Amino acid sequence: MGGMRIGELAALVGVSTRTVRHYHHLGLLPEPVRLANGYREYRLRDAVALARIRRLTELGLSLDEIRDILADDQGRELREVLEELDADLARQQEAIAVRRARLATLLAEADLRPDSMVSPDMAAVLRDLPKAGSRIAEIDREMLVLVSNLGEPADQAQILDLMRPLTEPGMLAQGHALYERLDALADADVHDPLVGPLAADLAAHIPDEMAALMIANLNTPGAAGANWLEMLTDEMSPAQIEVFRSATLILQEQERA
Amino acid sequence: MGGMRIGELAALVGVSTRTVRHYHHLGLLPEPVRLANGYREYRLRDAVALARIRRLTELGLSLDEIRDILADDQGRELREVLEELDADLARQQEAIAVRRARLATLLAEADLRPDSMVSPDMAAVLRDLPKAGSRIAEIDREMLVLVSNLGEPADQAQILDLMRPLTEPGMLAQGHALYERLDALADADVHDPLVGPLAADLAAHIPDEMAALMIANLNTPGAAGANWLEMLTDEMSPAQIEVFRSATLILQEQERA
DNA sequence: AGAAACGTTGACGCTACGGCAAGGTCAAGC
DNA sequence: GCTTGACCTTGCCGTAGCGTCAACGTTTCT
Repeated sequence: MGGMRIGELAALVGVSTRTVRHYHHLGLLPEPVRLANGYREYRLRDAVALARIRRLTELGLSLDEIRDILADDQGRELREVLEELDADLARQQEAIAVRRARLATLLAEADLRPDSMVSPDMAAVLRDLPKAGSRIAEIDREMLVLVSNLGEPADQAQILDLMRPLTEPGMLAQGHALYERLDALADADVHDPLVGPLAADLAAHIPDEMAALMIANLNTPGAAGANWLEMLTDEMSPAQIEVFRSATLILQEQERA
Repeated sequence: MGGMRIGELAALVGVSTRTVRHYHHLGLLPEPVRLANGYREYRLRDAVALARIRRLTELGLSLDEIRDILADDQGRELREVLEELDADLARQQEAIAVRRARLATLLAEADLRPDSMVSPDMAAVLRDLPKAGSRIAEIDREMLVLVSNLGEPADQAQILDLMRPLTEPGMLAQGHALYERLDALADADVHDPLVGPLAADLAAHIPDEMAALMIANLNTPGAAGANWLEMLTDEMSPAQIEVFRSATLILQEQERA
């Protein structure tokens, strides 16, 4: 004679009572008649309706979409929504595949250093920078990591090309010495006597392509790539900035000759 | 000299300012120093940290997981989490593939009737039931749809086997006649004189396997499959229930003979 | 009769922010 | 000097689909 109560219905269809009430609240499932004590009394048709909703949710439809389908109540709408859903699922598959591919390359390189995840080439460059103690080297490191995380692959390749001459065996020791001399100017005055010689020595070690970039930026500030150079100078002391400005002028003279 | 403000940082890394503040709120990104006017002032290292967070989120890590990684700050934790993440993504791929497969079959059968999505076999059975006007047929229809939506494939196959004899060409007309006679008992008394003959005629049309199931349920109520039969009787009038009970007794007698 | 297992409504929690409100600050143009 | 517009600040509400109390009434079992 009587029907089911909410717990039986939920168990039958395999959902929680909370879910059933939620569907009532959203208007997906009509509220059944109430018994004298206020309990909801469900019939077979309610189980059918609930099971239908369940199947649609399991396909990945949102409850709003399901309500539209139920309201519209024609196969036409359903087919539209399902086709759109399939396209959406295809996109999701693609996105997941991409992420898994990136994960796979990350996991393949066992080079999971805590501070960053970078390409092998970039990792090699980073290895050649002074490990600690040099503030300027640290800035360079941060810059490189940032570019490798943000820049397009083309940008990264370009930066790597710019850096590569500096990582040749003969350069390394001299590079470290330059870093030390730059660090020594952290609190120095702009007119410190060490600035001039350091600028000259620095100019002698800058690769040609990088020199061109620095000169271009000196003459037309705000051009492409200016942000990055600006951010570098933001981190340096006035004396250190002066070293680079002076070195750039030297490079410009050399180029004219 | 100075660093960036929040808008520059956000634009540099490619997120919204809201996102940056959100990360501050969650403790993912340390709050930088404030200028005299209250503005946050960011340095290069903040951009590096933010970019790192971004990369991890794009891989699919939750912000909580990222905070754990940043706190623990060792490649070990990172590797663990990434491997777990990969496994999770694999599961998601599998789930999506399953859903797309089901969608494909649904879309392939152009049989998207508004009231349900069932297997072709089940659709054939449903087609043979009286379309409208018969309450009992409607109950049967609901029952079948429910089973096809909820039951395991094995259950569905069994139900289909039970129903198949009833859908043979010769049976259809008689079945419809039986439905009509059952419907006529909707408001009848249990002792209505039509009950006896209808029970006899009904018994003559029940397939053997279904008869066995009905008999078993009569003798040991609450056994497997009892829910479904109980739900059927829930929807019927006392006289209709009596017809089935009586028919089951007749079948039991026949079996003993 | 008391406890366990149901039922009722209502409200907060979760993710990763988006959007809006209601203001304060700053550079540029009139 | 004043307006305009583009920034910045904090804070709160909304999202999807329920899970999980809370606080309380009902039924059922022992």
